[in-house]
Amino acid sequence: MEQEQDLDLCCQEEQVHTGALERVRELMPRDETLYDLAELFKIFGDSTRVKMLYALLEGELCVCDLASLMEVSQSAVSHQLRVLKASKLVKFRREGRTVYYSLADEHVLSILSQGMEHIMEE
Amino acid sequence: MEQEQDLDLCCQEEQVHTGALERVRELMPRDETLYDLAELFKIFGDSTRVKMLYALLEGELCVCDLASLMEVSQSAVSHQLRVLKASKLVKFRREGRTVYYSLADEHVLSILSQGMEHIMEE
DNA sequence: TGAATATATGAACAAGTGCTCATACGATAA
DNA sequence: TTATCGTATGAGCACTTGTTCATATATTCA
Repeated sequence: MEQEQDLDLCCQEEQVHTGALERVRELMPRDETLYDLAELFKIFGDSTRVKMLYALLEGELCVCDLASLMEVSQSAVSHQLRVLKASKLVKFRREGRTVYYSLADEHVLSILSQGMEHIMEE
Repeated sequence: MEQEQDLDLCCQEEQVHTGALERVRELMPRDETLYDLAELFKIFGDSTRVKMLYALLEGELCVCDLASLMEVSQSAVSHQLRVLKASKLVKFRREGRTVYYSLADEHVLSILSQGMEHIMEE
């Protein structure tokens, strides 16, 4: 009870922002959605995975190709591909004993590009 | 030596993809850039921070407002704001003892939107 | 000055993450 | 079948991360 009150009151005496708070509360996506969104960005938040996604922008590559590019073990790449698959960021096709991975859709490029723009300025 | 060879050779006998690999190597951003990019996405990869950024899309809010919205402690919000500041995703202005935070630029919206598009389909 | 309020920060800890190592699986060829 | 190659997976571990708690800093007001 007390906690809930503390959460609703802003800075105890100043109710100045309660209007803004209500508006924000209405416009914000559901908690579950925001959680999923964070989960997605978490995937992009690892340099090995970002590197893999960038490599796949040029076209499909097999696990061994990726391992070579990343300069990490085949096992590590395989583990990360599993993560990327689970998030539907990559898809794959099997050809003999080789498995080729490629980007699942064009959102990957969009997201990478927007991020790149931010870090590039200044 | 042997390791380096293993890294350059793809799947031992199949040199089929070496052409593709060289092309990818040329077109890929520098390792340092990819690392910075991952660091940026790491910021978005936490539900508390994503929620904070979404809230700030509507306009500036003080620390206490944000704590109220996030339903976490003021201390936690303050720690996260520090992270967001360091990445130049938010800026702030002081008014008396209150500090108002707002988004640093429009890239935040772009990045959030692209991510949202991805999780929304299917 | 001293009290109160808003925010910031350091330490500590539980939970999560990405790697390596060993091994298993799946497909091909002898 | 057996051997080999490409890939996948489970266990274990070092490292990171986000929170809480306590406290410090900064601003206002009496």
